[in-house]
This record gives sequence, structure tokens and C-alpha cells, in this order.
Amino acid sequence: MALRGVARRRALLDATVRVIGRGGIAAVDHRAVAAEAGVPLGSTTYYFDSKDDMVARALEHVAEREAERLRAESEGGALDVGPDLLPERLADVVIHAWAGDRVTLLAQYELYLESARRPYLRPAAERWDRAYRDLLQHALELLGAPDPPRRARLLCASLDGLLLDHVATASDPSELRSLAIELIERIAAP
Amino acid sequence: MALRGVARRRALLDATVRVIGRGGIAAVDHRAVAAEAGVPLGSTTYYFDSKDDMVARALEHVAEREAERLRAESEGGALDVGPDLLPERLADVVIHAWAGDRVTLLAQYELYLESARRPYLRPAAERWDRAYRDLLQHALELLGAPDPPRRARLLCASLDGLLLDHVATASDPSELRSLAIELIERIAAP
DNA sequence: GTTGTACATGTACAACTGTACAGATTGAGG
DNA sequence: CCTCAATCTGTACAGTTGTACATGTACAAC
Repeated sequence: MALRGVARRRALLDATVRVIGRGGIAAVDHRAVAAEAGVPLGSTTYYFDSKDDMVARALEHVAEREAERLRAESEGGALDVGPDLLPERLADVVIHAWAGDRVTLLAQYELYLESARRPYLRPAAERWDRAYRDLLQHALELLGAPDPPRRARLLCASLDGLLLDHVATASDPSELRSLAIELIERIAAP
Repeated sequence: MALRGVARRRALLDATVRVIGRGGIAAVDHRAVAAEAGVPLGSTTYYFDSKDDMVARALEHVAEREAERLRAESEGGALDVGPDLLPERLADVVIHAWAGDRVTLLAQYELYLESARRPYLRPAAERWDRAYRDLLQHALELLGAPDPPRRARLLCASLDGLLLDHVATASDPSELRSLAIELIERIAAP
């Protein structure tokens, strides 16, 4: 089976994400990624066609991972609560998984921004966005909000902005939570 | 007078911003910036201590420029309209200046994100944020919203998210405008 | 005109970086 | 055991990049 290398490949992708989170895309080079993953330099060229390819796969990797998490959260019944509790539950789903991992969150924004410049990255970014928006749309339907697709789009972008502000300013997490809840309630309101 | 070089210095800063907007911070190197500004390589080391310094000054440059624009807009009476027209006027102020210059907008987000990693960039990013939030707070007061500082924080982050989404997905500008207006109205609502 | 200072730039080079590649190792199938 | 493909890795090297610096030029003050 051609599966022996899968673990190492993933280790390299994870390492790439950490390097980007810590120092931006500018900090990515084969040696830094190899060291971060604890593998020899040669491995990086074996698993990726080029540096650009490495960065691109890293985006697809985080996007896929995040999309899966959101879908799992949705199907796992995270939103199965009354409408009065839904906003804070939703805020927790969106925020909590990130609270502890500032570096990954930074990398995610870095890669999202990069997708604005490299058209071939758009599909991955869009699949991620889609999973995100589906979750929000579902919640908005449960909350009885009108025109859920549009509201979901608005809420998705707004929450992203809130997260970005939080990660940039390292603001108080509990304040972030309270702002997120308020945002959700306001955008869900008829 | 020690002022002869000011124009060239600004030309280099503008060039740096364009390079970042087009290719990200990873694309910045002395030669690329010099070529973009139409000056010889040596100029870059004359005006900046290092590459990091160059990028840092570029952030301060855009931040200062943007903060000034927002202040001018505010004092220039852009918000002197009735409460019914204020939301769309505000949306135009926030959005319109950017609509034509995708590259600069991308650079702004890139630099804002970078300020999360380099603490010495925070003051510049914060002065910018402050100018932005002051404008929004003023508008929210005119709209009679309660707790304007908090609402301004929320609106600031949300609108940023909306812009980020727009610049990443190259979405329809008129849809962006309509979403921005809705966001403003919802966050201003009592 | 001399001098001092800010401005300017071409060139050089050590360090870094992307990538190729030859050769080693592994492990499943025959 | 042999074969073969996948996996792995150390080394090499050409191209790039950050930065120093010697040398110049402009121009205000005296």
C-alpha cells in the first residue's frame, strides 16, 4: 500500500501551518519546515513539488480540517438546544476551538488572505467558507431568522472580523464571547 | 534643510505597500521595492535600517494615512445627514475609498495581521483602529445607539470582516454595500 | 571657494534558499 | 530469496537576498 508516507506528509503540513502562524508565509522555507516537523530537509522536496505547492497544500489542509470540524459539530448535535441558549452555544462553537491555539488561527487568516492572491487556492478557501456558512445558516433557521442564506453570509464575515480583531489585539476572551453573542442575536433578529 | 529625501522616502513606502498588496510580505525584498519605486537598490538601505524596518514603516505609513483620511472625513462633515441617511453614508465612507484599490486594501490586512506577531507594530495598528472606532462611535451617537464605545468596537470588527471577505472573494460591490448598511443598522439598533 | 552634511548609488559578498539527485532503505508480493 | 516500487536522506549547487561600504553629488552656510 502507498500509505506509509501519509503520516509524514501530514506532519509536514502541520509543521508548515505552525511556521506560518508563528512567522507568516514569509517565514516558510524548506529548512524551517523540516526542522519544525523533525524530519530531514530532503523530505520536503519528496512530498511537495515546490515551496508554493507546500504552502498551497497547507491551506487546503487547514481548510479541510476546519470544515470537517464544523460539520462534525453541526451533526454532533452541538446546536440542539433551545433558541434562548443557541446564541451562546453557537458563539462557543465558533470561538472555543480557537481560543487555545492562537498560532493556528493566525495561520488560518494568513492563508485566507493568500487565497485572495492565488486563484488556485480559492476552491479550498470556498469549501471552508461553505462549511462555516452552512453551520451558521442552520443555526439562523433554528432561530427563525428571515432570509437565512444572506444572514449567514453577513454573520460569517462579521464573526471572522471579530476573531481577527481578537487575535491581533489579544483581547480578553470573555469580552470576545460576549461580543460574539450580541452579534449573533442582532443578526438573527427579525 | 533635512527635507530633500522625504519625497523619495515616501515613494519607497508607497512602493513597499504595493509590493505587499500584490504578493504579500513574502514578496518584499530590497530589489523588488527599489524597482517598484523606480530608484536604485542602494536607496533602500539608505532610508531603512533593514528589511524588517522597511515593512514596519510601511505599516505605520498606511495606518497614518488611513487614520488621517478617517479623521478628515469625520471633520469634513461627511456624517452631517439625517439619521435615516446616516447608515448608507457611513457605509460609503468605510467602503468607497477602498473599492478601487484592492491592492492597498490587501496590504492593509496583511500588515494588520503582521501586527499580531510583531509587538512593536501594535502602536501604529492601534492608532489606526482608534481613528476608525472614533468615527464609528460618533456615528453611533448620532444614531442614538446605547453604549457607543462597545457598539463601535463591535461594528469596527464586523465591518473589517465584511471587507476582508469582500477582498478575498472579489464579491459584488453593491452587495457589499447593502450588507454593510444592514450591519450598521442592526448594530445601531437599541 | 571651501567646507560640512544630507543625499545618492553601484558594487561586492557572505549567507541563505530552492531544488535536483544519487544513492540507501524499507517492505509487500512473487 | 529476489524484485520492484515507494520511501527516505545527505549533499551539492546555482540563484537569490540582505546588507555593508566606497565613492560620489548637491547644496546650504560661511
